[in-house]
Formats: sequence, C-alpha cells, structure tokens
Amino acid sequence: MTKAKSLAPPLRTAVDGYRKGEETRARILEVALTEFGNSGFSSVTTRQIAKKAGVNLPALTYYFGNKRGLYLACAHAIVASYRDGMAPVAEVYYATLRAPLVPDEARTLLKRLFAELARFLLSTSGAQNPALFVQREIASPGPAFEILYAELWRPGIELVTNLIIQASNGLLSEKEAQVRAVLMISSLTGFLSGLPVIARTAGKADYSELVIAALDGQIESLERRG
Amino acid sequence: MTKAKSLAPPLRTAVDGYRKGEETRARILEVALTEFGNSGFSSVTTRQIAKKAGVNLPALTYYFGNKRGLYLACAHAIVASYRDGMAPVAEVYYATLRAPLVPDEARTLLKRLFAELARFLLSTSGAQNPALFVQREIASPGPAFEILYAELWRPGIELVTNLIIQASNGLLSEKEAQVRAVLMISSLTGFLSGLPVIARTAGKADYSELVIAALDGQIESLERRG
DNA sequence: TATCATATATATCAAATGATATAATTTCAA
DNA sequence: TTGAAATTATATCATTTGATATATATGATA
Repeated sequence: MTKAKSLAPPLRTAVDGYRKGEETRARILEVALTEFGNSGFSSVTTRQIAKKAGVNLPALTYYFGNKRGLYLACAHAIVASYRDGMAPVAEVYYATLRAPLVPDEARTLLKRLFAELARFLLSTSGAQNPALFVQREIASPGPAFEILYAELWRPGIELVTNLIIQASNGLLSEKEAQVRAVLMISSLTGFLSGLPVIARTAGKADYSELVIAALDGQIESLERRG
Repeated sequence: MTKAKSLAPPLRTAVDGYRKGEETRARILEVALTEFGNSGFSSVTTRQIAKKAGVNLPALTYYFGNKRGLYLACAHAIVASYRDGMAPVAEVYYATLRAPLVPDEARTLLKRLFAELARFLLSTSGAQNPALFVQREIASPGPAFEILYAELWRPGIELVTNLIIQASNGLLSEKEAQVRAVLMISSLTGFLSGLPVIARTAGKADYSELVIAALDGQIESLERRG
C-alpha cells in the first residue's frame, strides 16, 4: 500500500561533498544562523530565510527537511564553530581534568580561557551572533536545547567551575565556584547581547580588550588562601 | 461614510477601577507575563494565553486591544514592578546625582543596590520571570524595547556606571566603568535565565546569598586608588 | 424590577505559515 | 553528447493565528 512518495527525502548532509549546490546549503545555513540568532526560532519564517538566501521555499525542505531541521543544523554549526574557535584552549581542558593545578596556574588558565572566549565572541562579525543563539536557547529551551546544553553549556560551566575551585585553592565550595562560573560566563554573553544597545550611546568601538581587562580583574580577585 | 464600527473600542485601562472584570484583566496580564517572559512575543499565541487565563479569545481584544497591546501592558507592568521592588534603593539614585561620593560610600551603595536587585530578581516566584522578559527584549528588540530601554536598562546602566566611577575614585574611565556595569548586570540576568538549567545538576536551592557574596567580591575588587 | 453599561461567549474571517506534490532545469560522468 | 542524478522553480494545501462581528449574559443603579 501507500504511495511510495518520492522515496527517501534527499536531505543533503554536510559531508556529502557532492557537486555544487553545497554552497547553496551553506548560504541557507548562514542566513538561518543570522536570523535565528537575532530573533529566535518562532519569530523567523522560512520564507524570510529563503528570500534572504536567494532560494525558494522548497529548497529549505530539500536541504534540511524542515524548519526544525534547519534550526538544529544551526546548533550543530555553532557547536563546531566553538570547537574550532576555542581549540587553542581545548588542551587546557584535558590538562585540568588530570593533574591538579597550583592556584596561580589555574588563575592564568582562567584568564587565557576568558580572553580567548571574549575575543571569539566579540569578534564574530556583527550580523551573526552565535552566542545570542545559545543564550536564547538556554534561557528558554527550544528544539536545540539538548545539544547546546550538552555540548557547550555544561562542559563550559564545568570547566570554569573546576578552574575557579583550583584558583581559590579550595577556599570556595563547588557550589560557590559554580555560581561564580555562571556569573562570569553570563556576563560575557549578556554583554554581547547588550552590545547593540550599548553602541547606541557610546561608540561602536572594539570592546574586547576592555572586557578582558574587567574579567581579568575579576579572576584576579577570586578568593585566595594565603 | 464607513460603518461606524462599534464605536471606540472599550479597552479597559488599568486606572478604570470599574466594577468587576478588573480581576479578569489582571488574570490575563499575569498569564501573559508568564508566557511572554518564558517564550517571547511570537512564540506565544493569543489562544494559549486566553486558555490559561480561563477566558475566550475576544477577551484579550476587549481588554488590551491586540496582542501587541497585551505585550506592552506586560512591559509597563514590569517597569512598575521594578519601581516598587527597587524603591528602597531609589533614593540612592538621586542622592548620587547630586553630591559626589567618597569611594567607600559608592562601594557600599553598589553592594546594597546589587543585593537588593539580586534578591528582587531571584525571589520572584518561579513561573513569572520579568528579568527574562527584559533580557529578551534588549537582546532582540521587539514591541516593548523602547519602554524597557528607556525606563529600566538605560537608567540602570547609568546609575551603576556612575557609582563604579566614584567607587574607583576616578581611576576608571567612563567607558571602562560602563563595561563593568554592563558585565555586572548581565551576569545577574544571565544567571537568572540559567537558573532552571543550573537546578538541573545542582539542587534548586536559594542562590541569592551566594550570588550576592560573589557580586560583593567583585565590587570590593574594583580598582581603587590609594 | 427595568435599564443600560459592562462583561463574556459563539462563530467566522483573512492572512500568514510550514509543508508538499510536481514540473522544469542544471550538472556531471560515461 | 547524452542520460540519470541533482538541483531549483511553480503552484497549491491544510493549519495556525490574530482579529472581528455579533449575540448573550451579568450586574449595578435608579
């Protein structure tokens, strides 16, 4: 029985490396990343994306199945982007998991980590803002929550918490350190989402160094034990 | 010409103080506040709100004109709520604007301000989360952006910036202080939106005191000049 | 109790939106 | 070049959604 449809949907995957049209897929994804990032899942219509990407509606279905699929593809792209962008500091992560660190080492690593993160987040050119995408998804879970939580949020918080504990030489409890970790990371993403508004009064300058300086101060002032 | 419609729409305003049905209006507003706060303007349907409020669709039109009007009413309610909640510290605001403060006074005021804010934000019972509403609107401007920006964001940032400058005894430039102000406030709202996620692993404890302690540390460590 | 403003309910509309069937076109290897 | 796979385009659905016209009910007051 049944109509046999048009058989399994094409659903170009990124690895396909097929002929052309892979760049069409990329273009759609890029637009989607921007639009979803700026306005969230349900504010953005598939037509908007199609139009801005210069394709027609069924193209989205062709490449991503449906709106949700496109959204998830964005999430995966973001995760990958973070991995690349933070690769230089990735080694630190694993280093931390094994040997315990001297407080000052932990402090240094924290500074490096946040500096890297700040530059990464504040550099990504205007339109596209992966951090906003993530922040929104964490604040009000949507289709991509699980992956972003599991791949970015949780490991990120854990790493920073871990480093903070070591930087405080055990003076801070796990919970205290966790609160500080969330606060520090939130401050960054929050700053980012406030940027367009900030640029309203102050100039549109490059804030990364100022932000890094502020975060350094915060890290430096973490409770330490003589 | 024209049909004369049903003449000016009723549009019960909050001041009306009319008979009953004022509690219907309140109920709708409360539900809207929760729903919009959790999911944003376009994710929430008017039917959802109507259903949860135990009214039928036209009731929303009757009381608030349209979806946008309801959303704006939420924004106004939030502004009012903040005014009330932060009233104890409001005096500080005006005090600051006149007489310059000794750094330590500024520091104390900052601590009081953030403690008050943290308690206010973290106390507001679970479902309703005005901070999330505001954060979302600032991050991606919607119908209520202007009012929230003008009534909450801007004055808040200005106040904190001002206090930070004074706390640093002029060591920090306006821009540096502004960055720190945004970071601190963002950390709070960000923490708040991350709370449900945090409660996933750690318990659902009361974090306000932990947060306040962390913020106090930050304030204490603001650059000072001997 | 009669009356009229207030308040709630029913039924329905038009536009927007995600999605699909299907046709036309392009690409590329044989 | 040619023929099959891959890609893009057209036309159209079925739902959802915000909104309104309109009817009914409620309640205070004279």
